[in-house]
Amino acid sequence: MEALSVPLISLQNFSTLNNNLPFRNHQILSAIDKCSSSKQLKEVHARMLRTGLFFDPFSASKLFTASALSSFSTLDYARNVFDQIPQANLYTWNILIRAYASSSDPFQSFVIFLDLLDKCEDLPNNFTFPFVIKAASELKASRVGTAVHGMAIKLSFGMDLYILNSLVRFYGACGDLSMAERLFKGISCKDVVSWNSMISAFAQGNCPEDALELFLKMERENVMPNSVTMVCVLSACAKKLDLEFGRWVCSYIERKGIKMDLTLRNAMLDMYTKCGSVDDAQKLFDEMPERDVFSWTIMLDGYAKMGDYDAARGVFNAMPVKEIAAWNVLISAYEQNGKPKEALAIFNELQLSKIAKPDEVTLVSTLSACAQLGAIDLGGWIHVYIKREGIDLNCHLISSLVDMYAKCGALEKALEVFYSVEERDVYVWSAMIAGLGMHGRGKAAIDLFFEMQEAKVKPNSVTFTNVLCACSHTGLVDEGRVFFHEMEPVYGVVPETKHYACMVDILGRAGFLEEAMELINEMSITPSASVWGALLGACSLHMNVELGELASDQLLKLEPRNHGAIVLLSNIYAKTGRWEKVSELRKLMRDTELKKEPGCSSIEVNGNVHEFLVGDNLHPLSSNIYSKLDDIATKLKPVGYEPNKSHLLQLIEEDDLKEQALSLHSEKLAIAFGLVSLAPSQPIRVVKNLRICGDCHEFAKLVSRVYDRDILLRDRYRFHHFRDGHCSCMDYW
DNA sequence: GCACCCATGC
Repeated sequence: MEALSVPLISLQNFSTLNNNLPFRNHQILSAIDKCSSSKQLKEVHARMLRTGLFFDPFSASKLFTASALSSFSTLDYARNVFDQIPQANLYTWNILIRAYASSSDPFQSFVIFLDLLDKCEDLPNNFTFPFVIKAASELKASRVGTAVHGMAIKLSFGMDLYILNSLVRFYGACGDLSMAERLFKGISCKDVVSWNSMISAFAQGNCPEDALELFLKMERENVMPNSVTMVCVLSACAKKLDLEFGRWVCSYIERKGIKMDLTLRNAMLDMYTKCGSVDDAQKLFDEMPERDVFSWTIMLDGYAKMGDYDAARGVFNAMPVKEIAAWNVLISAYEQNGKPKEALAIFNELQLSKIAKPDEVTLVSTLSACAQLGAIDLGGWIHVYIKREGIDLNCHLISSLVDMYAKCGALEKALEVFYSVEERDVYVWSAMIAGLGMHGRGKAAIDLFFEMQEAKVKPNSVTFTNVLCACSHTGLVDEGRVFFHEMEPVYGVVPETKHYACMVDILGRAGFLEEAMELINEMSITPSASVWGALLGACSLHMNVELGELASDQLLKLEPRNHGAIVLLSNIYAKTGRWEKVSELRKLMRDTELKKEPGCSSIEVNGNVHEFLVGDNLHPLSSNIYSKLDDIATKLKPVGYEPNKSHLLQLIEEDDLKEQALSLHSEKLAIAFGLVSLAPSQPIRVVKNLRICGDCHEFAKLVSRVYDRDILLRDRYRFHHFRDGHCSCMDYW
């Protein structure tokens, strides 16, 4: 800013200097073109102020253009230069609008545009509109953009090719594809940009088929595509997951000799990885003459999404620049593939490395990993971090926080976050409804659903899944029936298989097995494995052999390796005393090497997540845990605790073995560890990967009473809040 | 009295 402290030279001086101007003029003005740093630019600026050349409008606008558009300059500085120009002309105004339109704050383009209308002696021209419309596209500001469109027509620019092209992009960006297409069709002499804009609008607007069709039409009309066209076409292939066509496009590019630049190569990489051919991508990547952060991120994402974490890690380690996006790819890949611990490990590494700063995407993925693990300490820390860093609490983050707190058993905290914000979108409402539902507060969940209607937020498919789940957890059969039957006619949400699965669960659990079966028979879509799974679960609960066999048959047809189906069916046989069937199934499981998913419980203590498997003694404090279990057994006997053997799968013969196995269920280990290591005032929060068994449920109830401790246990389906010998699920689960 | 524009990838 030192340039600005140079005293302004009066206009009088300027006229005396003017004699020498032709020479100086040329020298200084060519110095502007040679600038390659903001320091140099400021020096020229100072010289122009000293010599008075700055007061020549053309020279000033040349300096201003360099300050507004060159990569080394900042917009704030350009704004300063602009404000010093005594009489800005339309050209200068246009440059300022243009600079803001492609900046991080395109809204400023609107502000400047209004200023222009107010202060500039000329009306906006054919150059002004493309910039303002570009800003509207960036912001998806459909009303402002439409108004600007109208204004352009009034000023008789309605047929300007540049303006029409930018309008095609604008309407496309706003999701109004039919308007974009109408304008496109009305362009009398379309150039390649017109085609590109329309193809891009289709590709970005979830209509990749239309994008490819338009490209073929362009080809038929002998319009030569350029590299931008091909980027859009490849993007459409990636969206359509059409590897075959994608490969054809790559060979087409070569055949037609279309210039291959970095962007186009990245688009090819992206198409290959999205369409599932990381090998093709790797081959291309290896041959690339230059790579940027996108090339690296695409490869990283490709490997991470297909679950090849070693390869992904290899790419990550080799990356020259590790932007936050790269960290996010790794974290979200782990989180979305059921590896929350690994996700948190990466987050930890990110924190320690201090190379990049977590952004909203990082926090959303990390919160979701915390939710999966029940890691409330870290989740709460992230909440504090968000507040401390002043990160904007948008709906996405709010729903993640609500979900995290609810899944970590802190329903009150979830409600607190929920009610602390003003703006709630459908996902925030849905997350809260789900939270109430999983904690057995079905009535409250339903109340919230109606509160959501009053807030004029339209429920979607997710909302209905959560409402129906809430009904199922609390046994609200009549309410469930009403929601299910109203969702399409009243709310316009078409039931999907997941809704049918919920409804079958609601009916089945409550014993309406025939009605559940009728519902399945009436389905217009093919029942999924989860639908049959819900029916099978209900049959196991109500010991219905006939329907249970049918359900497990159907389930195994869809998922031949689903051990859960066999386990449930064997439970039905065991409970009804059909031992020969039980041993048949046992043999089947042995022969097909189907392994039961091992039960695993985790508990967070001081920010560390500890995991326990059935009967494991790997924990460093193992001996303390086992003596605590002995202590519990002694204290529970007098209050009537008897290990209930029928809850065990009939896969262990010896009775004493059964009892031993029961006492060693992972949730018992976790609860014992909680008693050993947490302060008496702290609730014991346990997350279990499978459904809790009846024996452990009874065990937890009694521990909560005898030790006067709150135990919050989340199993695969819901929460059990044990307090004073009772459970929040009211034994309905 | 000059000149500036539209379309591309995570």
